[in-house]
Amino acid sequence: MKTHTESEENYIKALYHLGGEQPVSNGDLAQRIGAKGSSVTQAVKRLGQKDLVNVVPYKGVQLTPQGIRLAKSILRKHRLWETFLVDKLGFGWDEVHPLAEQLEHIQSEELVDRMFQFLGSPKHDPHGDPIPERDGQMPPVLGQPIGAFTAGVEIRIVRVEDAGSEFFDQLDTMNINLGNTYKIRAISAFDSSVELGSSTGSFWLSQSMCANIYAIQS
Amino acid sequence: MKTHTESEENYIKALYHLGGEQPVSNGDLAQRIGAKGSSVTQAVKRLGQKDLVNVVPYKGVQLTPQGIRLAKSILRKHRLWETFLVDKLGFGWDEVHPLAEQLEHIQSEELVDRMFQFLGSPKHDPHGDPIPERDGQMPPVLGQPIGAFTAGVEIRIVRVEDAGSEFFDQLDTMNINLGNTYKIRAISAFDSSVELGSSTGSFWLSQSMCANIYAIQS
DNA sequence: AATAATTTTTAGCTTTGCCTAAAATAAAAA
DNA sequence: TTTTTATTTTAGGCAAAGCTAAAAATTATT
Repeated sequence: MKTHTESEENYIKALYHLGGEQPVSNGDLAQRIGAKGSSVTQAVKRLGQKDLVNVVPYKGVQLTPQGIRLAKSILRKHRLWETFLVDKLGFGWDEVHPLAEQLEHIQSEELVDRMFQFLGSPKHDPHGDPIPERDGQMPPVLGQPIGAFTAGVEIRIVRVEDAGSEFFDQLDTMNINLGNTYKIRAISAFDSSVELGSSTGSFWLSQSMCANIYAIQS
Repeated sequence: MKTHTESEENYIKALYHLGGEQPVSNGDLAQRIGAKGSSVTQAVKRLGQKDLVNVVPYKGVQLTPQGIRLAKSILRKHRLWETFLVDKLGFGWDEVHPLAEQLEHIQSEELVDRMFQFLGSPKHDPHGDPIPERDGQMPPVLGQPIGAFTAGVEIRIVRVEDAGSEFFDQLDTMNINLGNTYKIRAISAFDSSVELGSSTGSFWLSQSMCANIYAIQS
């Protein structure tokens, strides 16, 4: 696998995030990258020449199998670094994203492999997102939104969406962490908010909080 | 402290390595960086505009106090990363340099501080080189070349120069590591080679090996 | 001191990656 | 089906960083 510029890798990442294997519009990509449409047009042309994407002018851009492989390898690095930063260095899960965005561009298969071992071959990162395997396989995406359960069920938080720093702050102040278990006490028929109970008491979670918190029955 | 490009940081690093606080010639810098003189002329002009260096055309380039501060902060990161790679991930000390050269450009004070703690506040890296402190202070440069001792003395290896991969290979095959202790058995009057003795036997070290291995009496 | 050799700088060109403004195309509305 | 609106592409610029080749300055040699 050749070596790519940081900018190229960022485009690949954005493409994977927005469309996965599906085509993505110039505009969406521009917004995600934070550049103007004209810059994006050029950039994807370059990526096309390296066979990382297929471009259909005025229609959209789509990752090639090669592009997908690269995207996953970047995602693997990103999530391994996040795991390292949280598990080993004690960063908060809300702080690690920008740092991982720098670290994910470090080029060294060996480093990735050793880091993976060092972290105990993790399957999921600190947000519960699956860490792609060496060969591109994806571990399962865990859980369903809290609102999807029924009252009375015991649940365990296994994943949270990256819904911005205010969301993470709120999790923090409510002391909600991956691995926590609760009982679903009630679900409001009025606004879909949910009452969670634990040994220390119970509290209500708004519908929009619930939509970004994923759990499994347990 | 503003943010700099990788190229800029590489120039600063090279400048510090070649001249420390002293001026450096365009040619030497070009050779170190691996670029043509004309490129260097331009580059240092840019650095001058950022007050990282003072340039006297046709005479030489010299780091400003700001430049020195930056150089040390990069060196700190480089050596901390090397320590991490060797101590935590199990890389060989001969392999870590190129990787640290990528990692040293990661921008985050917080990361550096946490890494420093995580590693147990090390004063020296895996080669025994001093790791600059947060505030720019330098721990002592340890040891003197093995040839500088006299026969009969007990020594401990505390530092090795980065004299290329063949040198490291040789250390490896001779099983010489930082922390090893030996007795100086003899010093050849003919070729300045040195006979070292340990519990497992004794062996001779060429003068050029000795020149790159530093020890303290102990 | 004058010439030769070396080093450094200037001038001009290339690529990446971004920008603005204008032209072209596609999608939506009348 | 035209016309209007929105999206995308082209054209032309700019900065960083590298290059080559030629000019200028410095250093070394006769």
